[in-house]
Amino acid sequence: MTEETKSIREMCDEFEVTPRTLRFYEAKELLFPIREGQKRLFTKRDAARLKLILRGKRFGFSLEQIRQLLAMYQRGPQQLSQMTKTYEIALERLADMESQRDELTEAIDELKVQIDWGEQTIKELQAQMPEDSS
Amino acid sequence: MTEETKSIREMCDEFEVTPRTLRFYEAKELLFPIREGQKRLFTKRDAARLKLILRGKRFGFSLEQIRQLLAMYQRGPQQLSQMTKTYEIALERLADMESQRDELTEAIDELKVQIDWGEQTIKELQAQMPEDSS
DNA sequence: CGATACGCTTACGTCAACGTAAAGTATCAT
DNA sequence: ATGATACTTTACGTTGACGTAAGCGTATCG
Repeated sequence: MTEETKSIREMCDEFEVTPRTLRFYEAKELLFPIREGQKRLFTKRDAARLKLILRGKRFGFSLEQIRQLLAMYQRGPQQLSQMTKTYEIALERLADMESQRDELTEAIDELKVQIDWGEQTIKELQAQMPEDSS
Repeated sequence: MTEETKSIREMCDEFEVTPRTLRFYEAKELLFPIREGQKRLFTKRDAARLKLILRGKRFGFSLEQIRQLLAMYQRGPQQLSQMTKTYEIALERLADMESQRDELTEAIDELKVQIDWGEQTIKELQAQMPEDSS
């Protein structure tokens, strides 16, 4: 009874996305659900791709980059050169992410200092306020 | 000879932003350059604010959030409650940033695994290719 | 047979932070 | 006076990833 395909709603529930998102991904050629009449039927292959798409998004890839990567995973006459390209894109992304993380870490430290300062200032203001009466 | 005010170009050069950006910030009430005829003259106060704006951006605050924060720095009849609000916003932002950094760190680790796998796959393909002739 | 639910397509709307083009003004040097 | 510069305003364009609404088909339940 566990069908081979899933309806759009089932997919949405499983991956916590909206129908719009799935249709959008199809339009962008990231997914290729088959049709039964008008309705989309998502195969396991689509589910697997969607999983990769969502992971890619967590990695910070754009949908277009993800599309390219997915295109390479599939049948490649020049698998090697494509894999290599994929690999390079991934390396760049990695570098981006690491520098992004470093910046973030720096900003966090700075912000912490600011917050401490604010905390201190608030205490001082509170110490003054009571005399101000109401 | 060091005038009290700076032209838009001087500001742009000093802070590495475009004129459009400064005008945009003025429109958004983040900066308040004075006017000499039509021209904007940026005071030290504007420069100080801009410095804070750019720092805020590094922290990941939106311009609107920054505007609110700046508004609080200024004249506060209820300095305390405003400081406190600022403080709370900053704390939230900090939490955001930290979880963002954690996610990023996680994603980086995952991506590294993927990359290693890709590297391995490429090597395997390279080992096969030579037999394939040209 | 009608209401309700689910799905479809088409297409305009949204958000942020500016970019960019068009057209006008003011100042300076030639 | 005439460009060349620097500055101005107004206002539409851009990017990415969808949201949202209109209008229509189909199927199921009661």
